Amino acid sequence: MTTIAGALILDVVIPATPTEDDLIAALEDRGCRITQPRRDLAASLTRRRDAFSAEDVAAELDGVGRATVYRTLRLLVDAGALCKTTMPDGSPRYSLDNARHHHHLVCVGCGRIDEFRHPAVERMLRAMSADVEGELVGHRLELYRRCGACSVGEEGAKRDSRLHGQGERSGRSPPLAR
Amino acid sequence: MTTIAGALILDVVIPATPTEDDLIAALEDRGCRITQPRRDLAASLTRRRDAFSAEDVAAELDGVGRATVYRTLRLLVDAGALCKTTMPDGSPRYSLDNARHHHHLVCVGCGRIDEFRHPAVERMLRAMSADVEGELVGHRLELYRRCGACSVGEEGAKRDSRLHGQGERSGRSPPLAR
DNA sequence: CTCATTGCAAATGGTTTGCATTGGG
DNA sequence: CCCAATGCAAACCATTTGCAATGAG
Repeated sequence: MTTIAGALILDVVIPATPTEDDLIAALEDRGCRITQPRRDLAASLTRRRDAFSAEDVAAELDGVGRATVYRTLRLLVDAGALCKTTMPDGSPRYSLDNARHHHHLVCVGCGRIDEFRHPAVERMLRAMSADVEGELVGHRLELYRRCGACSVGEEGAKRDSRLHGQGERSGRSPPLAR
Repeated sequence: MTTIAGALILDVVIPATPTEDDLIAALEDRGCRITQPRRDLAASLTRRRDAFSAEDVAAELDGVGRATVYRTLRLLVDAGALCKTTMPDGSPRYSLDNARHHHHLVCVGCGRIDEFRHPAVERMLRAMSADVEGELVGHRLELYRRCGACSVGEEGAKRDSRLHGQGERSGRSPPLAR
C-alpha cells in the first residue's frame, strides 16, 4: 500500500483524471454539439477535487439552467466520463472517472471520494459470480471511512458512525459533501 | 452452495425472517407504543416476500397515512428489523431483515432480494480494512443479477444489462419491483 | 438552414413536517 | 390523564419535462 497526499492508492496508481478537453471529447464522441454551457460545465467539473452534487454544480454556474446541468451530467455519466456514487444516506454524488474499473472510498466526514482498485475485491467478485444462481449483471460497492484529516479533532464524533454494511440505518441528514 | 426454491443460499442458511410479532417486539423494545396502524403495517410487511418500496406499503394500507408509513419504516430500519437496499438506479427498497450481518443479491428483473453471507466478502472487507487509511466505518455492497426465473423467456433482453460496478450508468426508469 | 440544445417554469415523485386530534399505557 | 402517535395537507427537495427561442454545424 502506498499513500500519496493522504489519498489511498492501492496496487494501481490512479490515472490522471480527465481534463476539460477530455470531457468535451467524450461528448463529441457521442455526437453531441459543443455549446457554451457545456464548455462551462466541463470547466467547472475539472476544477473540482472532491465529490459534488448536481446542485453544487448548478449553483456555481448560474448562467446555466438547472435542466442543462442535469442533462449534461447524465450525458457524461453515460459517456463514462463521470461516476455517480451513492452516499451512505442514498443521496447521489458525482466525481470524475478515470475510465477504468474501480471502486469508491467515500469519506463520511468531508465527502471526499477516492478511487481504488484492490485484488481482494476482484477476487471476491469472481468468487461470487461463480456461486450465484443466474447471471450477475452488476454490483455496487462503496467503502465508507473517516479519512485521516476528518479523524483529527473529531475524537468525540464517533457517535453514530457505526454504519453497518447491509443497506443503511436510516440516519438523518447525511454528512454533506460541500 | 445450496439452492432452495430458486433462492441462493451460501454458507449460512438464512434464519427465519421476522414474524409480525417480531416486528412489534422490535418497536416495543425501542419504547414505542403499539398502535393499530403499526399493527397493520407489521402485518402487511410480513406478508411480503420480495422487496418493496414505501409507496407499495402506503398503497396497500389506505387506512394508514403516508406519513405514518414512512415514519414507521424508518423506526423499523433503525430497530434493525428492516433493511433498506438500493436498486441500481438508486431508488430505495425495503426487505425484512434477518438480524445478522449479510449482503444483498438483487434481481434487476423482478426486484426480488435475497440475503447472503459469503466468506469471500468478509475476507475482502478484512483485507480492505487493513489497507485503508483512516477508520473504515461502513460499506455498501449489493450484487445485481437476473435471477433464474427472470432469465427464462428474456433471452433477447440482454440489451443494456451491462451494469458496471462503480456507481451506476444513468439508465432511465429502473426495473420496478412491483 | 435545420435540428440539437437551451432556459424557463411548471410538473413530478418521493419523502418530511406542522399541527390539531386521537388513543395507548 | 398525558404525551406519543396519527392523519391530513402543505412544504420540500432533487430531478424531469414541455415548449418556444437560440445557436452550432
